[in-house]
Amino acid sequence: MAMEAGALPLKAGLERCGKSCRIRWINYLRPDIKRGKFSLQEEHTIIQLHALLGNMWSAIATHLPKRADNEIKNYWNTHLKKRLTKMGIDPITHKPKTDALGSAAANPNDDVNLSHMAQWESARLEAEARLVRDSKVPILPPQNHLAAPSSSAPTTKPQCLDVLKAWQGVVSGLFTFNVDSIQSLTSTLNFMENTTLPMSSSSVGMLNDNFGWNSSIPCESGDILKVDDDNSACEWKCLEKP
DNA sequence: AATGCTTGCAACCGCCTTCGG
DNA sequence: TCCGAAGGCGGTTGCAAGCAT
Repeated sequence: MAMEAGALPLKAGLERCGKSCRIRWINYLRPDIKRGKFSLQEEHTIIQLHALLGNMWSAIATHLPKRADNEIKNYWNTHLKKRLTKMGIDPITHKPKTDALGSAAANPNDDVNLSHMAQWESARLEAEARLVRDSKVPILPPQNHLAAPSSSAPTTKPQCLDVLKAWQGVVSGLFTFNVDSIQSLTSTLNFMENTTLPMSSSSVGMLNDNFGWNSSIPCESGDILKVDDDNSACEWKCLEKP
């Protein structure tokens, strides 16, 4: 791939600019590209990553190695966005639309629920900003902020987590805790420090129903990610598979 | 059969970043 | 350090195909 993009169209006899050729290659001609219908697993992954990363299609595409970011973007805009809307979920914020909560309108906890959602969204946005900031380095399991920093120490644990799994752990770990205990739960993730994320049981149910999030996340290496709550910190561990 | 509308997707556009001279 | 070219990315558009009337 040493050929300049500008020279390629000339050599190929094309009336396209190099940039256009590059896009065509990346999105369509690349031999390792997977085309056709998205699997349920892929849809699931896209939805979760979109909730985490927003419209960062290239970042999302890195978790679906055989899919082009453009294709994912198109699929989101033409299929998944509509589906979420139909489910009563705002495809931008991934929060339930107000009218979707209408059935619980008489519930006195509604204000609390909305407040919780706002907190959740705030934390998500912070996470996005942090991810963008740290995008140059591998995303590792969050460290306990009470532990001494070990930036120079080599990582001995297998790098079994990617951003999706890490985030799944945060979300599902929170959602599957007893609601009362969640009140005091604080993540050790820097972006979530001092941010409590209480969720109503109805929200938990809705999200789990829609996305199938669980508290134990199997890692690619076979390890399991678990979230612990010691009332002051949420510790992440990559446990050896039993 | 003709027309208009909807859908899906490839390609383009514009902006920002990176790279090399 | 500056500057132009190229790369990278997300948003948007254009158009062909399918569908409804």
